[in-house]
Amino acid sequence: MTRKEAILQAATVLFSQKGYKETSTADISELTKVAEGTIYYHFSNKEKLFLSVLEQTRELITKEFESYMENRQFRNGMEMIEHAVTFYMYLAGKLENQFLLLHRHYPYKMALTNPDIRENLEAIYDCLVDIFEQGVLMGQQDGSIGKMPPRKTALIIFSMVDGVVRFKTYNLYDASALFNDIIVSCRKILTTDQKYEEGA
Amino acid sequence: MTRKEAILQAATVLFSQKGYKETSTADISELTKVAEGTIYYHFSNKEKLFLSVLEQTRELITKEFESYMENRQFRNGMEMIEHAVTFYMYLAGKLENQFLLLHRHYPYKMALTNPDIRENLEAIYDCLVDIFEQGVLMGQQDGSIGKMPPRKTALIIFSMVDGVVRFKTYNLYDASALFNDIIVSCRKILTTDQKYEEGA
DNA sequence: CTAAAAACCGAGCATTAACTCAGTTTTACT
DNA sequence: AGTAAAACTGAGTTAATGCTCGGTTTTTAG
Repeated sequence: MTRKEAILQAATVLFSQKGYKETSTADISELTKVAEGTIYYHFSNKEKLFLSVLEQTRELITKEFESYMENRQFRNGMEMIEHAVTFYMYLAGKLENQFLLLHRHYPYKMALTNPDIRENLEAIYDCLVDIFEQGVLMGQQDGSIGKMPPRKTALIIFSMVDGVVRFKTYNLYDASALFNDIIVSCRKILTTDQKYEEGA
Repeated sequence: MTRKEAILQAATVLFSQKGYKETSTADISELTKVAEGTIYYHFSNKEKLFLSVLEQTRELITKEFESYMENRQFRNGMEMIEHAVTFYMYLAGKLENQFLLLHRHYPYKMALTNPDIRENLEAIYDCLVDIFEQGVLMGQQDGSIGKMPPRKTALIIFSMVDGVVRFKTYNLYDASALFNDIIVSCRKILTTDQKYEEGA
């Protein structure tokens, strides 16, 4: 592993676990055994370093997700969404630091003034919500999912799953204990239900 | 307003909008026109000041919620939860700074080492989830809500609603546009459905 | 009115953090 | 081997921050 990669890796861990402001370049230097000057040789400043971490996070999450969804066949849209939810919770465990980063507030704060950061954050969320939306559209064609607004439904499913993952991030509740209940809830939300089709 | 109250108010705004570490006592001093020494006269240090902000936040949110739920009659559990969801989204708009504070990561980080902070955070979440749980229990007695684990269901409903509120916090999506869809999803999750009762 | 107590002030201290730069080591190429 | 470029180093600079403390003003109570 090159020193540049080591810096990026250490920054990912520290930014996600301690926070951006709370992580000093000295911390990164100590963890990597690389001099502070080297950090600034590879990344012009701390914000650029964070941007690189975020770009790598985007790459990891979107690639992982897209390759999972591409190499699989689903009987219908409902099944696709169930798999997407399952994979989301699996990935949140596997890429714990990356998801922790996205569950912190400072990236969204920085996104207000830094367009590059905003673009990467939006790309990650778009990728995830798009997958759920495609599932809804697919399910509406094959009949496994009822009549409902696809994008909004995707956002709600995403919000539910991500919220539960965050419980774990915040040390409030163990997300995996809710896994079955989330799948059941998803199915209920997506299933055709005459009663609500009329009322909407 | 006393100076102590002014400090507390300014700290709430700054901690929630800028973050804890990013807010200096000089910032608070400037905003309130109160000398830095006065801040330390009323609050022994910055962490104690944050604790006071959190205590006030807990007081505000739990009192608001409890008084809303107490002074109202609901035809059944389902209606109670619908009202709780609606009030949650209303309150998140009214107490924007307080909810923003709870949607940041540092309070939960501090909670790991500071039991007083942990206690207040848990009290807020317990209060909110308890209300949803009570709604589920009530609905299961009056028949408006199906057979399902009350606490877990409450957590999922909470997670869904809070997740959508966070979209707004993070400037990703306007929460209010999803209001109707959330209510519909809630009803679907809570409604008795023979198909899933057996499968669980 | 007076004196003690409470509230308030802000300059100053000690520490820390982002970033620079002049110099050193390593790598790549002929 | 020789040399130029790339990679690396860490002490030093500058600015900011949490907090203290001696002194001043305001409030309170007899």
